[in-house]
Amino acid sequence: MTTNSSHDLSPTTADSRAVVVPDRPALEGLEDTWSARWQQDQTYAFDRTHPRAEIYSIDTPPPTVSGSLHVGHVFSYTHPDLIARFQRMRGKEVFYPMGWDDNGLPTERRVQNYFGVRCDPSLPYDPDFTPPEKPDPKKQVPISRPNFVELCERLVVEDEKVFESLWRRLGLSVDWTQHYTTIGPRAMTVSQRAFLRNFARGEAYLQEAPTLWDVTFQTAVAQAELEAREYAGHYHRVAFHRQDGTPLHIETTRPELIPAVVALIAHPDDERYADLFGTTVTSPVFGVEIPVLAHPAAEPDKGAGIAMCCTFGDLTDVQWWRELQLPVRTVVGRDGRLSRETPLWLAHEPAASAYADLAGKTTFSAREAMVAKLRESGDLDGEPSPTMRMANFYEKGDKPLEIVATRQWYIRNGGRDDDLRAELLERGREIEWSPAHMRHRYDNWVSGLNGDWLISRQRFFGIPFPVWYPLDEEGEPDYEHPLLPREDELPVDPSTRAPHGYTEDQRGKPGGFTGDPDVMDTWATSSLSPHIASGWEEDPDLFERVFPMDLCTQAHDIIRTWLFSRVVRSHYENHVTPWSHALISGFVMDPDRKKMSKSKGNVVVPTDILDRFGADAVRWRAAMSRPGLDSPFDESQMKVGRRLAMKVLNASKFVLGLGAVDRSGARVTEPVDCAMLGGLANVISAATDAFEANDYTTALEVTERFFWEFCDDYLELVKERAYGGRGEAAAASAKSALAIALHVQLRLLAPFLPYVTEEVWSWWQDGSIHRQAWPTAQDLGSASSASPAMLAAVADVLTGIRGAKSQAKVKMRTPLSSVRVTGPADAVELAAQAADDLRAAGSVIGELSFATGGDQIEVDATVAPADEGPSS
RNA sequence: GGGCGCAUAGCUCAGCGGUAGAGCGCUUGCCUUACAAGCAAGAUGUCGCAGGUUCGACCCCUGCUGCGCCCACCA
Repeated sequence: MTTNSSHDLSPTTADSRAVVVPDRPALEGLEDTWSARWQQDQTYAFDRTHPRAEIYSIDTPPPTVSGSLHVGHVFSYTHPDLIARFQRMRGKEVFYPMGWDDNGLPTERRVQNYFGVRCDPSLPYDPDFTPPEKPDPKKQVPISRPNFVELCERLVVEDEKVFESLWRRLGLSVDWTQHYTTIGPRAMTVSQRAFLRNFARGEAYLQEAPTLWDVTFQTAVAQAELEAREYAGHYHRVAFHRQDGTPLHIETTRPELIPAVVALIAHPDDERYADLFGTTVTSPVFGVEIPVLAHPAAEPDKGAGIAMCCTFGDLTDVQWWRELQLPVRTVVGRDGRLSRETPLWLAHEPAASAYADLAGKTTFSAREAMVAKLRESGDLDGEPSPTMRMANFYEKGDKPLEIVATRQWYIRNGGRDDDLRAELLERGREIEWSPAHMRHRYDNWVSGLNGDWLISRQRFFGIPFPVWYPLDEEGEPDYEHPLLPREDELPVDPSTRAPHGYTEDQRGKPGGFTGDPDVMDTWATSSLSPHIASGWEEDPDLFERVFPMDLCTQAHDIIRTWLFSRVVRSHYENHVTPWSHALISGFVMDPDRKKMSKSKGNVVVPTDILDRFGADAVRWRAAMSRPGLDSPFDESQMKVGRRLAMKVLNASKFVLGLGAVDRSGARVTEPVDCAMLGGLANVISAATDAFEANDYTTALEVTERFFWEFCDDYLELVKERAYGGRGEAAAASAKSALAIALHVQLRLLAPFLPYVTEEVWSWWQDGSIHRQAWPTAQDLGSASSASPAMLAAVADVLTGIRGAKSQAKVKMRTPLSSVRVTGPADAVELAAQAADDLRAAGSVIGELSFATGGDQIEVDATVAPADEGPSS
């Protein structure tokens, strides 16, 4: 824990410690020095002895460690840190853990590429396996599932080191002792426990149903992972045959599914087909008898107005199949190929031999073969015409999803239950969103759900379902009576452990058992991040103190996934929202306002900008992007942040070099000094209000604006006096005001520029600035109530004097033989009170007069002839 | 098709029912003992378009146009 010996809020006390200011302060090296120091001193360690009311807890997305970070992540992860640092200084004990999402498909893919292997679950474990020295992406070595998982675990450890060092360098004030992963034993236990409870309460269930299926990864995927993309295809006008032999044309983009047709469907009001409803037609090539049915979801103006319903071509087919109680005729398998065996309903000739030419083919080749057959039989009317349509893709995949009937685990999410949906919408209203309109995304998503949340995946590196199934005498699993572990036995891996009442040698045998082979999707685990981080059921004392959390921060793209799924889990388990506030950040776009993505090659690498501009500058830029707004990446803005950091170094050096360390407010007597502090009081108030509302950008803007004016006007105005040019009392007033202003402004800037403010703080203060109290008006003494108007009037005069010199194209220290100030009476009167400071700052050697006139301050200055200047 | 957001200086963005703002960029000047990675001064606008409310609209209301995002959309 950092010592807080200088944590002294009394404005009347001087600091006795020696002031050590470097001759040439620089930003280089600050990140290494201070990030190491923060780590060593445990500056951001969470002290769990505080009661809930004094704690501020933050849920931040666990980044996918097998992915790559771009500048957008850096910005987005800076935002919670700004809030964390503010709240910490406000006196809250901040619980700010970081997690790594190392679970799931992204890691599997990275391991495959990195080591040149692929998982083959049928292989036995090889304890001596070593990955190939030179991975050959075309010849991936098949390895067992346990070997594969070992490699995953090995690689994520390396990846996590890289991520942690980047976050440390960015200055995130995370308590790294609280970190978690989504594959580790803690996450596994929490995921399995939550699942068991969901199952016990009927919130999770196992069901065989048509499922969106990715043929590349051979896994089911959830609605939230879909992406609609344009996909090129062809309309084929195909003839079915009425009983009298006349053709009935339909249009399809997927002729290879003709063997899977279960009905033709038209709209009930469509007169063209009215006389066909209730009759049957036969399918081309296969001659299968197909009913013609009516359903309102058929669109008369789409294609021929009559559609072929297959099991399953799209989600509308699923709807028809369900609502019209049609049979299942599956031809496309999990591998994306047409079944190698001839389906029962095609067992007769000539269907069987026709199907034989399609069997085992990919949908793409089967389509070509089917089109050839249709041409041959004369059932293809005209040529296929090209079309672009939208098709559903798995967001990580590159082939359109198929729909395959499979057995999967689901968690109810309101997609099939209006009451639950309403409850979850209500939870959305309980959250305070920044910006407020982001709640519409949540509402929009929850309202549009069309099914429950599919959480099982047919993959390898994930958290297993803690479930076994008994096998009957034929060796068939009894899915109705799953075998479950006790909570105190978690985590369990059903593939290596036997359920209660069974022994391992009964695995897979009739009368024995089998383990559920699937793993949970990564969102099923990350949906519990508040629980994992907060020690749910493992550390009730901690959980009590930090949950529900105060803040969730994330970008808008994962509202439908991460945000929503956490609300679902917390709703079931704790009957609350997992946090009171959601702070949604925007994206960093490339300069052409396109989304940055690896495939477009427009990604800005974070280490590169950190190297070139420094963490403070990058953080400054992140703070300038307001919640919810996308902003284009522009390097020139990074320079502005760097300039501010440099200015903090130099201005601080100057102030401390004047010997301004005595912060006793009683010595601040000069009106212009009081006015400066009065202005600062307004800044403290505005910055605090903005931060309280999570509006870090406004907090930065008001602070930064004041700081530049402080440097450009106030410092210039009082430096001669502070040097002692007008006696000790006048100098003391300036120096006390400077000391107070520096002390306060560094703290106001500390959340944004943690490195440079810490560096400067160390020049004359003990302890970390990041453990100091957030400034209040009390720091300013009695001057806090002074009006800032006087400094504004004086600054106008100073600007006028500089303008005269600038127009005369002379040096700024060129003496003026006369200066005449005119303006509104009140402003002129205020400015006149600082006549001596103005005289010094403007090198006025002759007359300085003030007169009322006009509606703004005007300065008429005469440059002294060269020989009138000071000779030395 | 449904929802949401945005439109203000060359660029990035604040802003407010009462005379249009900042930073960057640009122009001009200045080696000023905190800072040349600096300082100073200066120029720059039909506040997207059209109506309405109001004494007064960049701001509030309505409509339109353009841009972006989310969702839906595989016959």
